[in-house]
Amino acid sequence: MPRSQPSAINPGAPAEPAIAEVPATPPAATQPAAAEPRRARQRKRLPPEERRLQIVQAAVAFFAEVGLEGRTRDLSSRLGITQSLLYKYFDSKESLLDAVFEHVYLGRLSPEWPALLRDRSLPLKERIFRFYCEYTDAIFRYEWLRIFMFSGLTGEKLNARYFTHLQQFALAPLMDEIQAAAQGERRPDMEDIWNLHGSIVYLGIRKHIYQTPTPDDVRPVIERAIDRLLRDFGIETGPPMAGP
Amino acid sequence: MPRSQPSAINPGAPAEPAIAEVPATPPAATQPAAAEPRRARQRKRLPPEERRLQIVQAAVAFFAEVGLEGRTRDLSSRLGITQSLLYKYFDSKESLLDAVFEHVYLGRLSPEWPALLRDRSLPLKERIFRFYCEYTDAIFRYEWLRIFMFSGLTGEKLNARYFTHLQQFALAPLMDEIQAAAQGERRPDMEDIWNLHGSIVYLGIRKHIYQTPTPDDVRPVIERAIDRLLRDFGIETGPPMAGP
DNA sequence: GAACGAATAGATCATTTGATCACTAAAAAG
DNA sequence: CTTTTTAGTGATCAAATGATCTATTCGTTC
Repeated sequence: MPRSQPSAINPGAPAEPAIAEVPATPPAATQPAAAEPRRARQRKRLPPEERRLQIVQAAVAFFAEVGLEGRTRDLSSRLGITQSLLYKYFDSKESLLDAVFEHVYLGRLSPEWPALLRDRSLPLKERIFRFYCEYTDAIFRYEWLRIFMFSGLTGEKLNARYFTHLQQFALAPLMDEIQAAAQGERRPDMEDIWNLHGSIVYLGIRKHIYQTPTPDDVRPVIERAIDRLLRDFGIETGPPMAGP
Repeated sequence: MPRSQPSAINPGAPAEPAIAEVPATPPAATQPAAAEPRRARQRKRLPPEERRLQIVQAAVAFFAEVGLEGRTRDLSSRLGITQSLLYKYFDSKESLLDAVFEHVYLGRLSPEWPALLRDRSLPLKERIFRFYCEYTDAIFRYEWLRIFMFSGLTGEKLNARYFTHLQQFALAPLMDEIQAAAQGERRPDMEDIWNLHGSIVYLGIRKHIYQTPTPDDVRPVIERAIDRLLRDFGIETGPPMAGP
């Protein structure tokens, strides 16, 4: 079974990675117009730091699309560079993948979320709503969701690390606050929180993993999910707030 | 990067595929005790149909664990057969994978669910609860969830087919019935149904994809999720029913 | 016990793929 | 302009991998 071209594997994937620096020079091998003397690939010499970043960004988009087993040759040809150049910047494919994990991981969890969630000067519903708006802004990305899923399936450490942080920075405060505000006799437990979380995250999974239609604006859906949970514990939710 | 052994990729994966017919004969290459004259693999002659089924079952477990790019040599060594024998039963790895998809797909969706969900002689909550108990019994399986996720990520047709059926056999009836029973002014839409569905399915994802701890018995969690949705639309839910 | 054919052993092929290396040329320094 | 530096190239290696083929072995059936 000859491996199919990556572009064929996932036709629905977003166009090209947004790498501003590269003037999309297609690899010379692509259609050297019959008579034309195959023009050599224009060699572009970049400062190492810049090139390295460019490679990592492209690698994020690439591995998100085709999976972690994507071939280094395909990645390099997307970048318009030679495969061997990759090895000037990374010792091995594995270390490139580590850089990819690092890159998608960084900045994904805001350190301000615990404070936001615990800020009792705001209504609980508003805090949770704002948190999930920011959260989904951060993770409902093609690259992030798919790399996270790929790495989850192959048991990469990325996921365990992420869940630990998520628990600490978001889910734990979330549960504390809902517990403190709960009115009825049943107290929320962590599974109630996971239930809310899952119902929201599943929106992203539908969109970026299964590539199924989802609402353009997820905020009203998120708001309703929050309302449902809060009301279940007798907490006032107030009027709808999903404006612009 | 030499490919790591499949057993090393996913140490948390369930032990061995349940293949009753194979007397777990480890591949001869594994530890032929120093002095011992390498004993020939015990040859087992099976009727073609049986062998084919055995291969497919093992392939399901195998690809679920290591991904669809798993190597045929590893699969065959798990089965205790030669790699070339696989090609006596399947033209190519691709056709083997097709058989795998077929196998995991079959019997996953019960044709009786629409009738169950629409049976108004039962309380709505009970219908939904029974449906999701059966549904999660069917799909909260290591093999199914992972193969479904792998094939979703690579854009396999399996997923589209499955979602079409799911919509038709379960989600559409579900929405109809909840709409019919709804009391408040807001009518449920499909996103409300997806919300319930996602919150439940996410339990399986946490367990089998991310391999994170989840409750042993998911039924109480499912019941609460259903209650929340129904109450949100003013529908009576009655006392808890999550017994044995 | 003879015939059939499932299964093995294992060599082998053509590609693919991660990785290496000696050389080349673009940019910067003098 | 010349020299120096090093980013980038193209050829190539070794191992892996899907697939094929031959000769042989042995369990089943008649």
